[in-house]
Amino acid sequence: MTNNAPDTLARAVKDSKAPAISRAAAVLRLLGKSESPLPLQAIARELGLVPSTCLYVLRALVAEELVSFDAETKRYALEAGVLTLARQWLRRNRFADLAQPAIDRLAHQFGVTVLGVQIMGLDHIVAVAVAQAGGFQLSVQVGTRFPALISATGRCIAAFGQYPEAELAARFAKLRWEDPPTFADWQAQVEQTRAQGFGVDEGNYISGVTVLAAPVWKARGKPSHALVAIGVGAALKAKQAELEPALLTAARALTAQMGGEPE
Amino acid sequence: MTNNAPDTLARAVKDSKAPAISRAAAVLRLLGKSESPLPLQAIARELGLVPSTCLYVLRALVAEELVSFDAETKRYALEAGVLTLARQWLRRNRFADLAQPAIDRLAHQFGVTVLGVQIMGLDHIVAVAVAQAGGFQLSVQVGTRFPALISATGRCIAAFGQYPEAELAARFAKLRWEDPPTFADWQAQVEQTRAQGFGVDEGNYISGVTVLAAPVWKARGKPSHALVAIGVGAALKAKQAELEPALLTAARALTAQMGGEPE
DNA sequence: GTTTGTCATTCAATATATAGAATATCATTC
DNA sequence: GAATGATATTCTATATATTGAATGACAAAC
Repeated sequence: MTNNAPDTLARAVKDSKAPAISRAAAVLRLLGKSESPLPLQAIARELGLVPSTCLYVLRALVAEELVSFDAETKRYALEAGVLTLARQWLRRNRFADLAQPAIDRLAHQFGVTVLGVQIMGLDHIVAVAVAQAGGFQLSVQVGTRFPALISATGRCIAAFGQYPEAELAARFAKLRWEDPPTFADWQAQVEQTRAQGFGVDEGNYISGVTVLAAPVWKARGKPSHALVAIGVGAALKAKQAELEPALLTAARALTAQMGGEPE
Repeated sequence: MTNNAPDTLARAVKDSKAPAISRAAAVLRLLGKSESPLPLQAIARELGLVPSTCLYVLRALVAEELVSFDAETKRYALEAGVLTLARQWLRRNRFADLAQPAIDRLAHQFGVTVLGVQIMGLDHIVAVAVAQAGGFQLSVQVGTRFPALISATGRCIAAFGQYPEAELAARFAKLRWEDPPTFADWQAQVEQTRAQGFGVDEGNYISGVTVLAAPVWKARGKPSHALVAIGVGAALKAKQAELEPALLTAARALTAQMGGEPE
């Protein structure tokens, strides 16, 4: 796997008037990805930073309790300060609060995992609320990121996001599916998503797993969020015909509560 | 209430080699505290930043998806990026993982709320794992911060933290309790905490609420974490004699699992 | 419809954060 | 136990982030 962090970071640093912040964010993301605490050199090398600069960034982050430093091993890791920020975000997030009861109900009623996700442009989506039914389920945690155009939510974003086709095609080409659809197939499914108001992924993203997604608007224009139901193949199939309208209805109710409207 | 954010920020900015990062962290904390999205001026004023600098900081944070910007209203708020970081922190946090089963069991068995907290020096503690029993309970969320020396955990930190008394006295003076103990009383309770290995707060922090806390070490020296049980007065009293040794045993087991040892 | 005030944003001079070399520290190897 | 290599850290000149003033945008008041 090639590492493009240095390039994207270099660009962000270049046209920012506060490059230290881009560097800090890159460090946080790197430490987040890492399986274990990292020494200065590894961080600097990975991100293409000068070690001394990287040291100053790390020291500032340690002072803010966003990064921990083990003086024994001279290694850096994420610190609990990020938790506090996340809690504050969740506390004031209207969508997460409104979506939770709805997705709890759906998860319980249909025995599937249901997510409330936030759409971050064409790049990715973030799970901001999760409900798991009992039994064997795919486990997803709040804060997890997925590529924007993957799976059922991707078809919604393509269908309702008003993006130019060239942009979609370029992004589509980079996706990793277990069982990839052709671009033509995918476009047809996007068209169907537009017609029926929700997206379906039948085992493309993960083999044997069906994903449904219905868009939610918090304003006019592109959808801001989505409700996503994830079920293991056979078990879901039986209830899919019922789940589809239930998910769509819940998403529409949320759109209304958020004060938004489609299109 | 006086606002000391500008002063502490000014100091952090001054002796840092990456002041933009201190400013960014202060902005994130301010947005986290705020009940609603804030405009540029309000942020700059509150933190004592010049508006143009503040604008550049905000733009960098927006680019990193740590802050959201509403182009309509020109207001800034926390964005979902902080969630992703928090999830990554939780994923690799040994204490949170190890503590969860233990606190779940205690919460269920004794019908109380049980927390795993991380001790951030003498300043504050952060709840990193939470277990609630059914019924009426005090609700605490992961990521919540409390002053270090307050309540039962505070007595543990004072008892086992090896801090100079002058420092403790100064910090103690600033605490807000519903029913404050005198410093002398508190010192006696700290002494008792040292003797029995766990701390008790009988309605000082919150009237009618009993809090127990037992320290956990991940290394030699000061305790790094604690297990905290929170119960509403009368209901807890009946089981307190059983809960105390159970909490202490769980904390000792965790210390062993974390590879630490009391000093 | 003009004026006034407030806010966001751009701009240009300068204080300073950063890059790269130099130094210090610490294992590891011979 | 000296030498080597790798790392963290300090130091200093310079490219640049920051500042404070100027401009632009917009709403409220008259």
